[in-house]
Amino acid sequence: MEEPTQGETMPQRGPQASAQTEPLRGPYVYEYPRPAVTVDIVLFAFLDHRLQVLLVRRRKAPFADHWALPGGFVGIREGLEEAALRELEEETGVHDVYLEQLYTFGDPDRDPRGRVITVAYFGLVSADQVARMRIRGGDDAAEARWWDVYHLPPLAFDHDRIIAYALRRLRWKLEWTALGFLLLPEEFTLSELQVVYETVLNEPLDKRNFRRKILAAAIVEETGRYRQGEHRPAKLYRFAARAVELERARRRSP
Amino acid sequence: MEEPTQGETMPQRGPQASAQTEPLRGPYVYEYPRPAVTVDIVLFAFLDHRLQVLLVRRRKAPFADHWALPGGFVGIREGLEEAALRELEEETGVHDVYLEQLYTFGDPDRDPRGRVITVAYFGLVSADQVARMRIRGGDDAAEARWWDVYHLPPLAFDHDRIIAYALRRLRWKLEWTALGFLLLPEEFTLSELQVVYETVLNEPLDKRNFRRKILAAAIVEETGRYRQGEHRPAKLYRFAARAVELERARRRSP
DNA sequence: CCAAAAGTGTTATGCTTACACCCATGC
DNA sequence: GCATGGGTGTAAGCATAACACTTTTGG
Repeated sequence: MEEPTQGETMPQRGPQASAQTEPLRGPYVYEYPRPAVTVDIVLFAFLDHRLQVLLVRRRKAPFADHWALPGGFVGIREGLEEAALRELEEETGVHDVYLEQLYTFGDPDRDPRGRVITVAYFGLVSADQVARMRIRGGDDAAEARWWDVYHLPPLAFDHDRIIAYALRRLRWKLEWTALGFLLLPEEFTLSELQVVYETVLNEPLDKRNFRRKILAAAIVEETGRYRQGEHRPAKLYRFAARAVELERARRRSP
Repeated sequence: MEEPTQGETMPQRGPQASAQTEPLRGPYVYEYPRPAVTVDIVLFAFLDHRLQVLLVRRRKAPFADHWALPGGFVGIREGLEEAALRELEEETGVHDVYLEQLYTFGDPDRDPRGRVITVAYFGLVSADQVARMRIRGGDDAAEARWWDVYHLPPLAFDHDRIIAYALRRLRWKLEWTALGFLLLPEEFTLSELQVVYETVLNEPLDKRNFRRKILAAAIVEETGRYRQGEHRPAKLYRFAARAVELERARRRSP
């Protein structure tokens, strides 16, 4: 239970926080010190046959020129997921992203500037969505790009830990739910889907068993179209609309 | 990534925060408003043949006289789990509690006093540990007691949601890991263990299959002692020390 | 000797795994 | 016609689920 002894929750002086995203400048005064709260987003995509993560390059200290997760401060009147979606929208222009709260990292020393608690989210975007992205560097982000999750550059803060944790969660998701399709374009072949699974799980899968399992789960349906390639054309599938609903129902996940 | 535009992370004025748990009084001044951050703990125990949750009665508004989860503010130099363990220790005297981060609840309207983000933990204690507890009401807690999780009183804030979520997690844990033993005293019979599972999962289990499953998993071992009752004595078991290790290894959980 | 909980095996079923060859196309 | 990836079935082993009776003790 929250202890009233920690003092007033609302600022005692300073302008009223407005409903707008960027509140007026302070000063905001509290009786006890407060941590800053941020959100960071581990956004995965499957691009160029590799599992990739979106990172931004920091412009300023600490960790200037290091790569970091996209994210930012939580607005004083803004929900956590809302903040994560806003940050993503601001930095990449994507919306309708599948996001899920990952974990909250609050080690007192994780940010050298002082106490910053970050609520990490993990998200999945399809190649289609990535193609539509208009990635903008923000005030503090010199640059943004996708990185192979198995070959990351040195990262700012504890973002390596956060990504490692997100990857664990993603693997678990793929093994136990049907969310893998969120990483693929609208139409895909079963071989493409298998490559996604193999890349994420980092292990080879038996083709026949994989196809049986996916088809048995009835999470995909044929589109009737074929992908023309250099060899025998492959049936194209899309994820059945009901698969998403099924997932939500079947969610036994913690 | 954290935006420097949100201003300094450390207080610009006010006393230096000390390393001690209770920092000096402010004022602490920030350029932008900051949420308060708390931890709340959903502590489960299996007592009196029922699954119970520890609640404290609030002394002050808002929700005066309502029941709420134990918890409190996160110290400015204190880790999140550290804060949760401290709050538990302060309010109940227990330590060595199994704690796990549950979820972070940050709806802007969840606390009528203003913006409070809470990192929820869930924990398990054995009947042994409960017996050794010395529950103290804190400054703001008039009283603390255990409540049957299926018959809770009206709760403060969004604590009903938090408990519902913790119960889902606990069920999942029992189905997929061997952590159920944390709810039992050091020695227990297989029937007692089965009752725990049935109570938490809220469904009857087949006695023979249950016993086979538990024994096959090799997570328990006979103590050689027997529980004398009104009927045929039952073998007493304890959890094999290695079971805990196995659990940590086997953790495929997200 | 009776009530009550402890304890114990077998069978059927479904799921997972391992495994090898033919098919359709582009060049 | 050949190289390449697309596509298919079956059998064995393993885990799960259903099911009923005997044993041991206290009163």
